[in-house]
Amino acid sequence: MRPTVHDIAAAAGVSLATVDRVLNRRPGVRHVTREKVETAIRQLGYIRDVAAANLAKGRTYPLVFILPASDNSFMHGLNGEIRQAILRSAAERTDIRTIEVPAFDPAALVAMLEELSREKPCGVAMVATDAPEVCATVDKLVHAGFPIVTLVSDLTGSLRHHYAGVDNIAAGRTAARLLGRFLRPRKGEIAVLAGSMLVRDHRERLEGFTAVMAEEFPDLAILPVLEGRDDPEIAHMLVADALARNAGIVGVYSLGAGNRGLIRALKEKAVDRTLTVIAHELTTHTRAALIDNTIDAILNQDAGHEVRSAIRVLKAKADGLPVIDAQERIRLDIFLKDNLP
Amino acid sequence: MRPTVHDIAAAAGVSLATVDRVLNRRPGVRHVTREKVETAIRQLGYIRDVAAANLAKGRTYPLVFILPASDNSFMHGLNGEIRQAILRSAAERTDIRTIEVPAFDPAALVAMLEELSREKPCGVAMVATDAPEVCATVDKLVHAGFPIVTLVSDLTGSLRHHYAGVDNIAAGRTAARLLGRFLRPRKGEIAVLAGSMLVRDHRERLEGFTAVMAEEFPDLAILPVLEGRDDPEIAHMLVADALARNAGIVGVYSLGAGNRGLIRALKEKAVDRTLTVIAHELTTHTRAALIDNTIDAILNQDAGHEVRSAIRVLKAKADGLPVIDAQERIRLDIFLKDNLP
DNA sequence: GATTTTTTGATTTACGTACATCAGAATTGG
DNA sequence: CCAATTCTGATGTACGTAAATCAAAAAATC
Repeated sequence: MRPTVHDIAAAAGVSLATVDRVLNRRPGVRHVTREKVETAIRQLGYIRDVAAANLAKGRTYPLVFILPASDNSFMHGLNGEIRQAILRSAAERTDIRTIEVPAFDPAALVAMLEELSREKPCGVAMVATDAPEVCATVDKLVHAGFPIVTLVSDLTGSLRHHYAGVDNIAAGRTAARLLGRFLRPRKGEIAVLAGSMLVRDHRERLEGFTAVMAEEFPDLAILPVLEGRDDPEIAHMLVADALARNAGIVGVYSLGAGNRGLIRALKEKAVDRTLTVIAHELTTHTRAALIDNTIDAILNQDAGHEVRSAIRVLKAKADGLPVIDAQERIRLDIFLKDNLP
Repeated sequence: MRPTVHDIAAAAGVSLATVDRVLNRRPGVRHVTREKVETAIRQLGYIRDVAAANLAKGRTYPLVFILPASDNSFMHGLNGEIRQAILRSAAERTDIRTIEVPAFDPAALVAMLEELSREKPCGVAMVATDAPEVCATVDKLVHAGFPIVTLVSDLTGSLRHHYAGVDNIAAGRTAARLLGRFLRPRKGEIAVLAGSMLVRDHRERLEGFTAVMAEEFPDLAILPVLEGRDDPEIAHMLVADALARNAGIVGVYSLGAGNRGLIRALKEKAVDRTLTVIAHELTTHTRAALIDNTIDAILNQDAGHEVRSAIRVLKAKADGLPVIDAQERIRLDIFLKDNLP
């Protein structure tokens, strides 16, 4: 049988109350006594029963998700996954709230974080906007004891406890290798459609993509990046225009959202050409396009996994428990038409 | 605040004892009274606090993992992951045991299942050997109320509650498309190295592979399957021999274990040739081969995820709780050298 | 040595559920 | 209507921990 607090008390020759004081870091225990108790804990291999403790404490985990107010499929999906998590919150003792802040607006994000720090959530998950002031605020909150995880987009250099998202540089590199290998031995030009170069994840994908393209596929030239602002209409216009004026395009890498517009442009302008296309994020549109061969591969991050992972990590951090790193690693999904879920 | 059994009792106008009898399906409650209680439960949205219930019951989850006694990297890895899970068992109230049975031996597996059914584990996870008698035994146990999940290799047509493994047909199809696209427009022959055609997962991978090859890449011919029995030595011999006598081989698909031998053969015999190689299972050997370009892509199933998923599902089934399907779906990982973990 | 302060012990209640017991009520059969 | 049976209520204990209270002991201060 697992040892309990009673066993510790008996083994250390102290009372239950003293064990409790040691376990919960309450004052009023002499140093030597504390050591006696800690020795007993180690010797018996005592592990606190978190379920019983939470029951006794009546603990709940008030968590906050901060999301950008962007209107694209991915963010909608993310929101949906959070709503699913809220439905499970009764069973998981969580109390989840989402807050929207203007996208790409560091000041608004900082203000929201400051405001949140006054009420005391036991954890914050945020889609980070990459700016020094955000970083500074996050560091401040972490020092003050708030568990914070970044979601989808990281805040490198900050002290956030965890990042629940994919490695975007690796994603870009993978896209490049897939596209390069699929196209070989053809020569030609590659169109890249991004949302905005102001967003860290897009910048990182592009960085990884261009690096591998340059190293390994010199026969393929990357055209200037088209910034579609994650908007289907703009994406459509930009891609249609690029295809119309440049007959040398053999491949397309879409590293942001707004793929609906991309797909429309491909179907209008590229019927007779054999373009190889790689896009990010599995949505109903990209899925259909993958199946009808308009798109050749989709790179995806599973929003559901990201949300569940963020919650698990925040709860663990709040309780001071370890996390299983391998479990919390968000993998880059590569979908061909054959392995769609 | 969440409603408790007390609230239910008050709302239904009955005593705590009666609510308890309803909740735990104990006898001694008239039909009308039972309905009153169930209505109250629904109206208040009562959800049983599983943590408190488990505490009161002193519940633990005795789980059994049945594994084939095969000596390959993948099974070693799987075993390691189970050991990791055993280390966590104190915190998760599990009591996990592994049992080895001779590989590919339906009779032994059936005997073990029969034996297990006498002691009463609250769940069984098994790497299934695909045979009618195994299927029948599993169905019998499921009917008797044992939660059973298959691990890595499924038992289609059986009543097992869940399969914690990848879709192997999809895996084979994906391998074919990757290989086909990487090789295009070359023509030539494809060598396929399998473990044994007696194992369902290998058969399924081959089935998916040949299907897509035939449909989409008619310029690539599949050579007769080499059965390496998941043994590095045999694999080495078979592949070395095939490469030596057939200069038309342009690609290799290794769908089983024993990749150490394959890699050695490739390095010896194919230095001057540009072979495209796709293999299954990420191990130290395949990882190194991917990095040094001996292998072009690795398809993988994450044993850690499979084990953790099996445990979650078994616990949920034992408690009659729902599982999050999307969370428990084991994905096919595709690794290029750029997205290695 | 008396007083104050700090440390410790003993005890109790609580969290939400499970489970057992026993008495009393309602229902059924004769 | 009485007896036998089937329900239901009331109550208590338990699970492992948290947290509070108050008394007692030990240590530190003067």
